[in-house]
Amino acid sequence: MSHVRYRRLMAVDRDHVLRSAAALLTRKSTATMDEVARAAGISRATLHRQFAGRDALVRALEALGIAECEAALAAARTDEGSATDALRRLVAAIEPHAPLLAFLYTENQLFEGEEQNEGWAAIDERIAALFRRGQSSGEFRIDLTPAWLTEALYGLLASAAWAVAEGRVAPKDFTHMIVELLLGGVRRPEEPASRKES
Amino acid sequence: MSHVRYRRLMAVDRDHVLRSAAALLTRKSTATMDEVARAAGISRATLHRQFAGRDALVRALEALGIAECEAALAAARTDEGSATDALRRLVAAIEPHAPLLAFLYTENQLFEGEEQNEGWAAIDERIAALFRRGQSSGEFRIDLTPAWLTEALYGLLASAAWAVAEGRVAPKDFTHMIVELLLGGVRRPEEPASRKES
DNA sequence: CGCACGTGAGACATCTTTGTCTCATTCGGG
DNA sequence: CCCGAATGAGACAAAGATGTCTCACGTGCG
Repeated sequence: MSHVRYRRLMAVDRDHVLRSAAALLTRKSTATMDEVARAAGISRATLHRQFAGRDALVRALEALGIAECEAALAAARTDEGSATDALRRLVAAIEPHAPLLAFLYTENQLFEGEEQNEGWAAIDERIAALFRRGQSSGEFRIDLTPAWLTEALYGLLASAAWAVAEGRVAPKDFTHMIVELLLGGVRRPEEPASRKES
Repeated sequence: MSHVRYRRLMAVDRDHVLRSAAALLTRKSTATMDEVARAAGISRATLHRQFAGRDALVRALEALGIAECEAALAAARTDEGSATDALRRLVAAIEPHAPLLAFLYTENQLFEGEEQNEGWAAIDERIAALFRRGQSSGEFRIDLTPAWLTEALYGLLASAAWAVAEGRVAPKDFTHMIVELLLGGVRRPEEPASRKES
């Protein structure tokens, strides 16, 4: 029943621990509970008091990632304006959370049989809906399925996050790189005035 | 059963073990040595006799992946013809090895500090050179760096491999999905005859 | 002041995986 | 027919991670 009042020493606020864990696990996905605890500046015992085990921690991180994705989707207002602009807004909104997303994306790959959090299904659907909307409006090509485009967006986000983390590309180009590649591809657009050859 | 004549019982040919391990680890990257051995149809003892440890196994898989990438690069003749066609050939040549590549790609992310096999650097360079060539020839846009395009190609290959493995997209669309997205992006090309609006 | 609560430190047993070893078996070849 | 080589089965210890527990400390609050 306790909420906020006597909140002075119970500290170690869960949110700070989660974000520290996200930052660490993003870089080293095999970090131990002890490393996670040290990264958050708390003891392993305290970490265990907040998250029953490693599974609980990962599931909490998953919930955090889902919440941040949903917040990004809401902030980007993906059903307003052109699908192109909506996609730009979406990537820009997700950018700060890309490292965590990259961690969760690969983490999900090794769950093999187990069903994944249903929260992802809802997010997948909202992103796929954005691509579908773009296809319906004629902005997007229709020979690539929304499911694949959604998957590709995740893949590009993860790739970009890693490339930035390892210094292979500049952080400031993050959104531009993803959005431009996803929207226009690598092929150079033919200039309307002077066209070269088909 | 042995294609080699000078040693009939040395069997358990290393290649079969490697490919079994690749197939298993692609689906479950945390599989134990015992699971890998069973998947290859041999005992853990024999597996250990061929690969000193898990590290040695992963390094052997890395070498296999590198060899297959180099073979794909050679088969695609990436320095002949248009960069666009070369990219199509390259993706088509890599397609069969995409699951292994996806495994190695994520495996490399958690090496944190340790230097990665220098073989990858050579492959990265050859792929980046293809993108550079396309930029020089005017086929590709120049506002996306070859380093990012190379990274994006890896990401799309991995995403597609997973999406196919989990049944989210059709296997037969593999090459088309990747090449088309990478080359043209999702934006619908404007028709030369009737243009809508910019 | 003294109590209560959350924390850090660390001991501890358990579990999993790994790496090494031994031994019996099988199979082909001399 | 017998020998050598490779394998499978399994025991074994070591290492690492996890989960649980106890205890002492310090700080806020009554």
